[in-house]
Amino acid sequence: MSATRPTQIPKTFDPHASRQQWYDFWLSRDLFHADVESRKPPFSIVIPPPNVTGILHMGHALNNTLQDVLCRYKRMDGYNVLWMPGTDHAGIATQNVVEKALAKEGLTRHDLGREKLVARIWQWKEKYGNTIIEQLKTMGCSCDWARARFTMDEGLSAAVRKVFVQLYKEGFIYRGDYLVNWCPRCGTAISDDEVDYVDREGKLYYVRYPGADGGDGLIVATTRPETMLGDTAVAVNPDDPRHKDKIGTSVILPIVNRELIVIGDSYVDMQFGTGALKVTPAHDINDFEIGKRHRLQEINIFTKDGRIAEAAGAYVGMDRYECRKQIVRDLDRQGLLLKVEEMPNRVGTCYRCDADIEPFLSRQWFVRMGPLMVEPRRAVQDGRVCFHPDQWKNTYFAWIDNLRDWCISRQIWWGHRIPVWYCDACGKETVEETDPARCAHCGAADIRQDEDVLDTWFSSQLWPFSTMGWPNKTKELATFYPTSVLITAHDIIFFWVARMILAGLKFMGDVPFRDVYITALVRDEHGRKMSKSLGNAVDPLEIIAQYGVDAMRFTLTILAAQGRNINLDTKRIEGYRNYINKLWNAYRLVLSQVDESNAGAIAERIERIGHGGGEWADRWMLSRLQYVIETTRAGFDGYRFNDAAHALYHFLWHEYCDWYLELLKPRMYSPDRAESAEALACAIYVLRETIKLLHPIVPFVTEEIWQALLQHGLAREESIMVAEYPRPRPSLRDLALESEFDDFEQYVYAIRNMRGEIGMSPSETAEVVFTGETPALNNLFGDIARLTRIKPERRMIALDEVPAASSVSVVHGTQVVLLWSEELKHREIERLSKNVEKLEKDLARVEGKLSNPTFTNKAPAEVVQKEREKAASLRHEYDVLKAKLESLS
RNA sequence: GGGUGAUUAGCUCAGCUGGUUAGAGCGCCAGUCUCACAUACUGGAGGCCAGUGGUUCGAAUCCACUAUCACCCA
Repeated sequence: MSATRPTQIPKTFDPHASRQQWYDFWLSRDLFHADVESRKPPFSIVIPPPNVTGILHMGHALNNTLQDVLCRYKRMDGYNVLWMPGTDHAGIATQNVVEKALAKEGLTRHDLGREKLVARIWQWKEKYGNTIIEQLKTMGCSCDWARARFTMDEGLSAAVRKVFVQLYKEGFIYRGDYLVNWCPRCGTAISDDEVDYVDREGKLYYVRYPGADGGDGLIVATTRPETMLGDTAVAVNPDDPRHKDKIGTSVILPIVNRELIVIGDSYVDMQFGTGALKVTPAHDINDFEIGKRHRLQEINIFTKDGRIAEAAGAYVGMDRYECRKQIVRDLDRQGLLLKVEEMPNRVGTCYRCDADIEPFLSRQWFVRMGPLMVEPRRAVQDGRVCFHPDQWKNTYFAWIDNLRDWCISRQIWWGHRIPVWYCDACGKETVEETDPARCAHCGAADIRQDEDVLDTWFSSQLWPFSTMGWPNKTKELATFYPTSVLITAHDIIFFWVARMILAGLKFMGDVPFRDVYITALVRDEHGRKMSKSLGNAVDPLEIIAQYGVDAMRFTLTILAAQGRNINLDTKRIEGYRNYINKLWNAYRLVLSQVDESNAGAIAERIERIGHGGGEWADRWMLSRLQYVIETTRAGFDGYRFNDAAHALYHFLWHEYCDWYLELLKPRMYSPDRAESAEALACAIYVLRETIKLLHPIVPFVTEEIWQALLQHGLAREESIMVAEYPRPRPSLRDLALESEFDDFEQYVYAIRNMRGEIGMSPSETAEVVFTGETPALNNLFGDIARLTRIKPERRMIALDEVPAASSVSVVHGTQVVLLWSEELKHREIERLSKNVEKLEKDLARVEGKLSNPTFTNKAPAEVVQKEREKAASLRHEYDVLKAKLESLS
């Protein structure tokens, strides 16, 4: 890079040029790499692995920005940081993608067969599976890419095997015929957590089941008439006077003409429908349980793709919803359909593909969760794992307390195949970590492996340690496990967070992370969920193209309050783009004054900063710098990212730029080389500390500025990434000086306000006189005069000398008097009236408080004292302005 | 039906353990191309902190209820 000449620094920051350049630079210096031999204290985060099919959305952007903020902060702060990246194989989703591609060629997975399909998915993964990783790089994420893992890597697959086998041998894994959530479109079972419930307009059908004895029988109400093909009983509540005498009798199932027994079961809700419930044990979870209690037959009427199975006679092969229509027509024709009511109901849908879930009786593998979740519950209860915000632990507990066993088998081919082999000879199962050649029980060679694969979450629950090489005892594990914090959204507390805690405790003997920071969900500017169908999704890559990465990252960070939602208004991104540009221009101003002739002198003076001396503005700025250092650190340390970002926003723009740089200009432009070097040294020092503070949030612009400083010998480390994160220097904090600065500000505000309100031209040099002095006025009058464009002579007058043709404000108990040359009485009366009115209100409140004896008796003395001072000051200001107002009118 | 959370300026949001004259950004009004920045500068307007009660000397902040909205679970 050639030396940048000051005049060549562009007026606006170009985020696109700098992005690739600095990211490549960091990679080339290996700055994201975590060193297991390091003696620094460890800090580690595992990334919530995005799906290989994933593309970056705002949720990822938020979540990974915050992870990167913490990682970069901790790295600069002297930690040995590991940010472990990777992706998960997303069994169903990925297979879906490839199957869709096959369908375009007119093929199904069965045409290819298992091996070829899996090979094809691997091909797809190699080609497209890195998309989201590349996008994370675009965002600036400082993951240790050399360690990137995939849930189907060899090592991670071995970990899955080991865990399955151990859980199986300990009796936590079992196989059985149960009703599971079946997705007919994906052709597989899914777990309870993978079902989304949506409200639908539905109908309630009243159907007569005639008595077997030729009597009226019973009328049942159902939302799913097609399932009657699988009815094996009708149930009534034994306490129901209308129906209890029917218990033990039989009715005839219409259409099928099967005889059904009427049973009594207290599950039946007497209020619902007619109080008579058709029981379909193979297709409804509650019916299934009733069926178990009454030993009812289970008739499966559906095929795996949601059509009517052979068991169901005449309707074979029909789609389930077609069948419903047909059955309703047939019932109606036979006069057995008595009534149809509108009834909203909830339908379970597949969270991967949105198809309606079918409760389906099938043979599946399960994990016995109850005993396994005892310890994970305790770990959160006793604070070994802390949620931030804390309330999320309630969600976690609620899930644990209502837990059912976890269905882990999936009827797909992409994933970790279940390591169970069946032997036809002896009928027993062999379960081994390494593929067995023979049956472990009878030695027969003719064994076949289970066809199913494991739920993807079964492997991602191991992520915090499988990525670090478990089950081997690696240095990574020794150094970085347990990880420091997990950052994720609340929607996967069940899927993932809870199960990682389980797996960590069970297999590593310790929790997988100390803290869990739950991010808010990113929504559109009106709080609606971002979705493709609504068309309100904001694409992070488009944002980056339009405003730059840093602007997006800063926006997300400053919006990341500890809440549930972030409503993202793109106007705000624009605002923070402007902030980045403000920083850029501060750099541009300051660096434009540096060249070969003074760089050395400045660098030397920077070294001496804080060792006494310095102009008052410098000392004030250094004092404020200490405050922002403390606030920023406290924000990051407490997961209050918005506080940190806000403190930096305010400091840089409103303290450094608005006040400090404005105050500095005369000295900075001074022909006296020593004076200008002194001023620039402090300006550059503060800028340098500020970009260090900002770097975790906006890495690119800060590196760009850092490199420019480096070129001038004004910084040391080769990259801002490895510079030390600023620590507060308490000796530089000067509260007395800050308070004097407040007074100074008040003079400036008062004069500017009068000028503005009475409509004095900005270019006019006004005259201001004072009726009393304060240290600020004494010491800083020159600066006050310059910043308010008034005559630079300080003139005191007695109270009775205040001329009529003037505006008056009160600062620190004395009058600031702005003289007019033209007639501005009207404007001044208007201004004063407004102020007097407000003062009246404030005074009334404060004096009311003080006149209340219980307040003065009971409130702490300092509070009362403060109110007294406030009252006195308001009273004085009021008196002055009121008098002035009267004299004018 | 059960649970959780929200309700603060026109909009989007901060406001931790009760003591503020209730803040920010955007938007709005008025003015300024002042030699870093018009992606800027200066000044200004705008809020009964959802409602009702309670605790307290004191409540946007704590408690109860009501209303509206959102999410999670059945």
